[in-house]
Amino acid sequence: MHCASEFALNFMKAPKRRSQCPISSSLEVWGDKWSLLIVRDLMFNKRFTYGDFLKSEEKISTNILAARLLMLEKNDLIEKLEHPDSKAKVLYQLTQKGIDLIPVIVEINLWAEKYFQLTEEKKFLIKEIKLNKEKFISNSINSLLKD
Amino acid sequence: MHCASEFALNFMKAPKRRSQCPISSSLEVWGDKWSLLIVRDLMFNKRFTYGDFLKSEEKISTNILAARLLMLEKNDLIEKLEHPDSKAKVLYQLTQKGIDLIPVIVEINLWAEKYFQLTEEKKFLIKEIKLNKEKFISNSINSLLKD
DNA sequence: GTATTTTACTTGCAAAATGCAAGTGTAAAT
DNA sequence: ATTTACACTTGCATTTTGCAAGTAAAATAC
Repeated sequence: MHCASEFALNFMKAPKRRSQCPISSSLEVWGDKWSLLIVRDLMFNKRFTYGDFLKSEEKISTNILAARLLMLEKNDLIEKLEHPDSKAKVLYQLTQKGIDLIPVIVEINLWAEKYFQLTEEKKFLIKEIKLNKEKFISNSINSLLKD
Repeated sequence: MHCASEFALNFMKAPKRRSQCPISSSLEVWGDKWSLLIVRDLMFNKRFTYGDFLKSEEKISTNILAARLLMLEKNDLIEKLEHPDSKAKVLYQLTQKGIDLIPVIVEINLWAEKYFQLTEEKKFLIKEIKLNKEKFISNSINSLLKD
C-alpha cells in the first residue's frame, strides 16, 4: 500500500479512543449487549448469515444487527464472504482478531456457570471447557480455520 | 431467611433474562461501555470511592456512575462499606462474584495487547500476566482479599 | 461556632441509541 | 411470470446517555 494513503487510512480510522487502556479500548469495540452474541454464534453455534443471527434466542432487531455487523466488520473482527450456496446470501466469518476472542468468551462462560442457571446444552459446553481449557481453545480455533 | 420472603425476593430479583446463555446473561449485567471500567479500577487501580472512579481517564459522568454502581451492587459484583477515614465517604469493594471476573479481565488485556496501542504502564501489566498467568491471577485475588 | 470545602449523589434536559413494524431491492425457487 | 427468500433500510416511539447544574450531609478551616 502507498505510504500517504496508508497514513490517511490509519488517520481516518482512528475513532478517538477514550484512553489507551486495554479494557476501555476493547469495550469501545464490543462493549454492548449484542456484539459478543454475534461472535458467539459465529464461534460455537454454526450461524454464519444475517438470517441465522436473527434466529438466535435473544431476538436482536434487524437494524441493530445490521449496525453491529458493520461495526464488527469495520473493526476487523468479522469479514463478509460470498456464500457457496447462493448469491442472495452473505457468509460472515470471524477474522483472526475475532478468533482471538475465544479465550475471553471461554472465561465469560466459566464465570457465568458459577452465577447463572444455564441450559443443559450450555452446561455441557462448559463441562468440556473445564475438562481441558487449552485443548478446548485449540480445538475451537481449528474448527474455525479449516472451514 | 423466611421461605415466603426468600421466594418473593428471588422472584422480584429475576430481571427477565433474554435467554439462559452464559454470554447473554453476563452481558445483561456488565455488557456496557462503563461497568467493567469500574471493576478494573477496583481490581487494579486502587480506586475505591465514587470520587476515585470519577478521576479515571475515561471521564464517566456522575449520573451514569451512580446508575452503574447501583446496578453492580444489585447484581452482587460490588458492595458498599463504611470508609475507615470518614463517614462522608463510601468504600466500594468487589465481592467474590466481582473478584471472579479477574480471568475475564485478564483475557481482555491479552486480546487488547495484540490489537491496540497501549501505554507503557499497561504494557508492563500485561507483561506480568504473560510471565505467569495463573500466578498473576492468584496474586490479584490475594491482594483483593487481604485488604 | 460559622463558613467553606469535600463527598456522594440527584435532577433537568438535549442528543444519541434502541426496539418495533413496515418497506425495499435483488436473487432463487415455483 | 409470480412468489418466496434473503439482506438489509426506513420511520418513529421509547429508552439510555451525556452534560451541566444543584443538593444534602459530613469534614475541614478559621
